[in-house]
Amino acid sequence: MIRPVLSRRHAIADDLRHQISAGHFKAGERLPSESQLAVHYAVSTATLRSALALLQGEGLVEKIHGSGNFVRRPLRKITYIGGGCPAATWTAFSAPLRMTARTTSIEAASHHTTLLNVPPRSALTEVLFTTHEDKKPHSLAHIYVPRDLAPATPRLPERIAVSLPDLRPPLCEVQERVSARLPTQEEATTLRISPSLAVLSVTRVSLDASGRVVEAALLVLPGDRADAVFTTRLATEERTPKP
Amino acid sequence: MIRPVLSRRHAIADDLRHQISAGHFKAGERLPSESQLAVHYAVSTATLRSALALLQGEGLVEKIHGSGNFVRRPLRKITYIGGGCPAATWTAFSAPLRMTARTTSIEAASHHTTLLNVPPRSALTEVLFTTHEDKKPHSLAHIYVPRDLAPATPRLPERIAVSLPDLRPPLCEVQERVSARLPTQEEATTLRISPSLAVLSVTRVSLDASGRVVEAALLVLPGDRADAVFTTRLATEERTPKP
DNA sequence: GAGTGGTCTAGACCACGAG
DNA sequence: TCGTGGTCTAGACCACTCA
Repeated sequence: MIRPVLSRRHAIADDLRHQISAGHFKAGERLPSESQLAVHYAVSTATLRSALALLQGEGLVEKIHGSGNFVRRPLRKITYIGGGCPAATWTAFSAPLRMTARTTSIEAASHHTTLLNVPPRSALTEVLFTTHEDKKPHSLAHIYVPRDLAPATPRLPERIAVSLPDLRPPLCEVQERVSARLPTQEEATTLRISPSLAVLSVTRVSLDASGRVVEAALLVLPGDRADAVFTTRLATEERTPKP
Repeated sequence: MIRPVLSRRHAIADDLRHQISAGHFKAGERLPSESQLAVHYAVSTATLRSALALLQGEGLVEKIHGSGNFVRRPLRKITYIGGGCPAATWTAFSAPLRMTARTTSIEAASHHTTLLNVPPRSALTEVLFTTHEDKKPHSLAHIYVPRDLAPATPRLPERIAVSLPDLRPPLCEVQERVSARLPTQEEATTLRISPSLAVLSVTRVSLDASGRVVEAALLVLPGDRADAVFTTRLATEERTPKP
């Protein structure tokens, strides 16, 4: 843990971090412009921008092109609850979130066939979810369901993810694959996050008792505000159960 | 998905990406120096470096200070198996990995007390794991166990994570919290990854039947080669009605 | 010591956002 | 239109690696 000399940009980032946490710059407030800050710290704009890039990566500062750099509001924590309980999955989000859904009918492309284990070009229903808090995007979800399992209504209610379990055979197994990566450019703009802010990517595949894939979900959660939690209760039947 | 004009650095990154995937630059090979590439693409070194930064973030290129930029070998995939089966957790790693462990005795600091639910300054055993493939670091793990549950031997065998379950009361519940973030500077240097490559951070807490925390593990896995998989089998006899 | 990447400068011009 | 951030230049000097 050796930090013998601090590079300029780290020193500046540290100073801004402290000023933010000390309240000299308040949440939602605009920082001085990059050129002003560059003058203040007596560095070039390029150096100052690389310092701000560090704070962006930490999710402390949000850049808006043409407007300025803003201190982010304290983040409302999102917790994704794993383990295949669809009702609980989203209720863990802190309450006043808006959710929008857009439903389209598609034919299975190659990555769908491997994910859902369906023939190529078979009929799928795709639902694109976005959750918002105060008009700010919070998370993204692509959900794919075989067409015969999804209601035929062209516009599904927003509660599709919750209502679906009632319409199909009971789920038997849920597999969730979690990875960390940087967002694609599309995801970064949709979620309004920095391209250097890591996202949590969850690929969830749900199987019914016959082993058929009844739903595949691709979720993208910004890493600065989202965790995924998986709780496993282990069968203790091998040992003598307690009274 | 609008990409009307490609910025220079994106165009250069795309070109290098294609050259790498086409085999013009082979795995493990050194790229031309940054100044040579800058001349070749007729851009300044700063612009060229920002192009390389994109490839680093994708894990395609590894920079080594003083040596050059290297095409990464195709990555051996690491899969972290969740769900609290400690034996399976690490056997899922592809075979020929070396694992080193360093054991120390510490007193619980504030973040340990909340994690392990133990009194401040209580005795803990800390194990620092690193896994290697060909001398290259692969993953990091900090494991904390209450001292009275860990064998008193000052130097534990490497198999501590596997052997521990046999020595203590059977596990009852495992909670795993997964998040995505950029690595700390320390993690980046230890894992020899770019500071802009996202890591998967897993905090695993294991409880025994009495609810006592018998182990807390903090795992750090590079996002370009590691996934975490959680498989849940749902009890089909129980159709939980929704509130 | 030669060559590499790491940091930084002092500008320039372009693209976006709001009034 | 004007101020903002986005991109880029053509250098400079420092730190690291390796022969």
